Amino acid sequence: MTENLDSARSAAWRAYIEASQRLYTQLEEDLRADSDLSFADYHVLVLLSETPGQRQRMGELAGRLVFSPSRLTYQISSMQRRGLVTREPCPDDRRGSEAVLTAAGLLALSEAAPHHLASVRTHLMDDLDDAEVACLTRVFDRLGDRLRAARASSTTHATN
Amino acid sequence: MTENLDSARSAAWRAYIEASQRLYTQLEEDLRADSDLSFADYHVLVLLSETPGQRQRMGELAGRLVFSPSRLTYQISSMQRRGLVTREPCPDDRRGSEAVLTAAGLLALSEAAPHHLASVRTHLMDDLDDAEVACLTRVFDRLGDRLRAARASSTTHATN
DNA sequence: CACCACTAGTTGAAATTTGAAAGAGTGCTA
DNA sequence: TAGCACTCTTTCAAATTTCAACTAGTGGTG
Repeated sequence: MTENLDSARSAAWRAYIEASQRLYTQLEEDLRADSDLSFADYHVLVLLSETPGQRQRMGELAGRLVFSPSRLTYQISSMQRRGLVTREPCPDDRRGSEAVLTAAGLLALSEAAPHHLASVRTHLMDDLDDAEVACLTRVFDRLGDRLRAARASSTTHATN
Repeated sequence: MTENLDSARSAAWRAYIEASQRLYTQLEEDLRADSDLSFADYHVLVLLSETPGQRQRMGELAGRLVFSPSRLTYQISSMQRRGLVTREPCPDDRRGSEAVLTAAGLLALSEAAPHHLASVRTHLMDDLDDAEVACLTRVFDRLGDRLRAARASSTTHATN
């Protein structure tokens, strides 16, 4: 439990940390360069565009984006100011509200998407062979599942 | 150039984005839970502890951490306030300064390290088999190299 | 119904991050 | 050696993010 990482894992960890940080930085920069959207903005737009009614509950959105509630509130307010989304009270639950994609938001997404996707391909995907893609998918799917589960259970019973 | 990502790559991308975000969040949380250090703090301490004289030029540090210069200034100031590092003028170049690890910083690192490494293992590494570790290393090493190079050349000649 | 513990989302203040200057110094070139 | 273009780091203000309340509302229970 106080063991080190073996050297292969340690190298993997370092490579991952640095490269993932650089990738994120690069994507943000590219996105900003040709679209007025941040990565978070883009991601919100994508998620909204994919649901029926192009709307999502705040909590749902926060969960998918891995954002804290207050961060999401800020994020949506900012997008609302810029006309990309609208906020509507949730019909079922009067505590809740939902973010709704506007026409302008959809337009912004459709304009940004090709650039952004090209950026993802250029910086990452084009360099990967199919086996590597499969490996990444497998690893990160599992990781996501595990972390999602961990968070859910720690929220639930608070093992402290 | 306006092509989509094929569906395998798209799935990989989504899995990666979500899981990497969750992982980062989880590691920060764990670190904070047993050490008063943020991930950035920890990373700075590691980098400093590895150089002879346990010191680094600001620029060098910023490069390795993938931090903007101003972010690094803030980061180091904060760590200086907490006694983890010291700032010293660079002997060779009077424009520069270097961050130097203090005894307290080293101690903080040594106390935090086992917990943090356990956290990395638990959340990520223990779940990976050797082939996956090798794959991640290969992919992210290449990615890091590529992005580092891209940034260097765009800074150099400004292709705009 | 009245109470209570819990959930959804927002708010406010403080901490951090960004982005555009500014301050200082370096080093080449004339 | 004066001038100039560039580099290293910091500073300042604005934008974002966190963290800890707080407001509303929900869903049992008695």
